[in-house]
This record gives sequence, structure tokens and C-alpha cells, in this order.
Amino acid sequence: MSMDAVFKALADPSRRQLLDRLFARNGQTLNDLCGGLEMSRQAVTKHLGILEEANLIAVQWRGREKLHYLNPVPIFDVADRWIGKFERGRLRALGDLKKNLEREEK
Amino acid sequence: MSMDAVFKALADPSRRQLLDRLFARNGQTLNDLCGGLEMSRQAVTKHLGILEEANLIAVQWRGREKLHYLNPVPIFDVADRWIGKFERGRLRALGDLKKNLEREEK
DNA sequence: TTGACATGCAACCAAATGGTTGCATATAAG
DNA sequence: CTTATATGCAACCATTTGGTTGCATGTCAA
Repeated sequence: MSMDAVFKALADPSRRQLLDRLFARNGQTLNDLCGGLEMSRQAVTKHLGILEEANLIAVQWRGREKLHYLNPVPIFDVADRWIGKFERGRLRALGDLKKNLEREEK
Repeated sequence: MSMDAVFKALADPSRRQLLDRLFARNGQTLNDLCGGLEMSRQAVTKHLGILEEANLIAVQWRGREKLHYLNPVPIFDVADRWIGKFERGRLRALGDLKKNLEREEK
């Protein structure tokens, strides 16, 4: 459950779209998730594999159907551990930038 | 200032490392940022270009030196607009998953 | 049992990515 | 002016990535 895998998984718009679809309706099958998309089923399979690898979706077999469930915990972790740091530094960094630009204008 | 560019920029560990370095000390030159790294200056230049493209760093010329400043605003935006949605759905999704697993155990 | 359906696996391909090297340009310093 | 320093630009290269197609496997239903 490396953070790098999560970042990489989120980097692709198709994968973010799949997460969006699962967010809208959880527990969809592979075929469900393929519906209306322009890529082939195999392309979706690969994307889902990468999301699964990053632990962003959990999978459950029901007979011949594979149900996909959104797991937003890694997203939460990334936001908390990594993005949170930058948010905390946000005002400071903007302050530096502003100060520097002001210095430059003199 | 597309969100896709931000996601893509954050996907690479070298670029996240560069942001970390700027977070530690803001306003470094290209040469500063190259120090101690294993890649060539040109590789760093390319990474900085991508970060700049994503508006994650702001640049300021001082003579022949290019100063780089961290801009965490796009990170904040991504966390707010996109990740925030999933955080809000976090408990719900986990509830679904748990409920489903329980159903399965019966 | 047989056929339809849901998914997996593997080979292959084009394009994007991350990196290098060599050379050019502009600014600072002696 | 000359030289060293800081950066940019462009060509090139190997690997990864996102996608395809074809075929195999497993499960449900008639």
C-alpha cells in the first residue's frame, strides 16, 4: 500500500473516472463499469487492476461476477500525510512569494 | 490550470521530492535543486517545467538565476474539490463494504 | 450437457515518459 | 575583453503506459 502507487493510479483520467463511477454507485461489476465507455473491456480491466493494486478499490466475487467497491482510505491517507503538509505550508509559502515580489518591485 | 496536469505532475516521485525540497527551503535556484540528486541538471529542468506547467511552482528571474517558489494552491484545490468528495464518501463506502462482507458470511 | 455470459491472460503496438548528451545563450566576475 | 557560471534548447534513447486483439477459462441457465 505504497503512496506512490496511489499517486500513479490517480494520475490517469480514465481511472479517476472509474472511481467517480464507483462513487456514484458502489459495487459494480466489470461489465457495469465498461458500459458507455469508449475503451475496450480489457483496457478497463487493466485500469481496475492498477486501482486494486493501489488499494483504491476492493473486489468481491459473486459467482462469475466481480464486484468492485470503492475504498477511499488511501486517498484520505495521501491527503492527510502529504497534501496536508503543503496545505499547512500554504499561507507561509504565499507570504514568501508576495514578500519576494514586493522586494523585487523596489 | 487543469486538475489533470496537477495529478500528472504529482505522479512522479522525483517531482514530489523537488516539491519537498522547495517546501524545506523556498526560492531555490535550479542549481540548488540539483544539488545531491542523481539525475542530470536537464532532467531536473524538465521536472521543474512540468511542475511549473501545473502551476505548482512559480518562477522568478534574478539576473542569470532562476528562483523557484512553491505554490501549494493547486494541491489545495485538488484536495478540496476532488479528494474532499471521496473523504465525505469515506464512511459511507466503508459501511457498504462492511455490510456486503457481512451479507456474504451468512 | 450445451450454450451463453463474465472475466482472465498474453502478445503485440503506438505514444508518452524520464532520462541522457551536446551545444547555445546570457549574465556575472576578474 | 575574456572567462566562468547559470540556464535553455534540441536530438536522441530505453522503458513505461494505455490501448488493442485473440483466445482461454469458469459459471450460470436451458
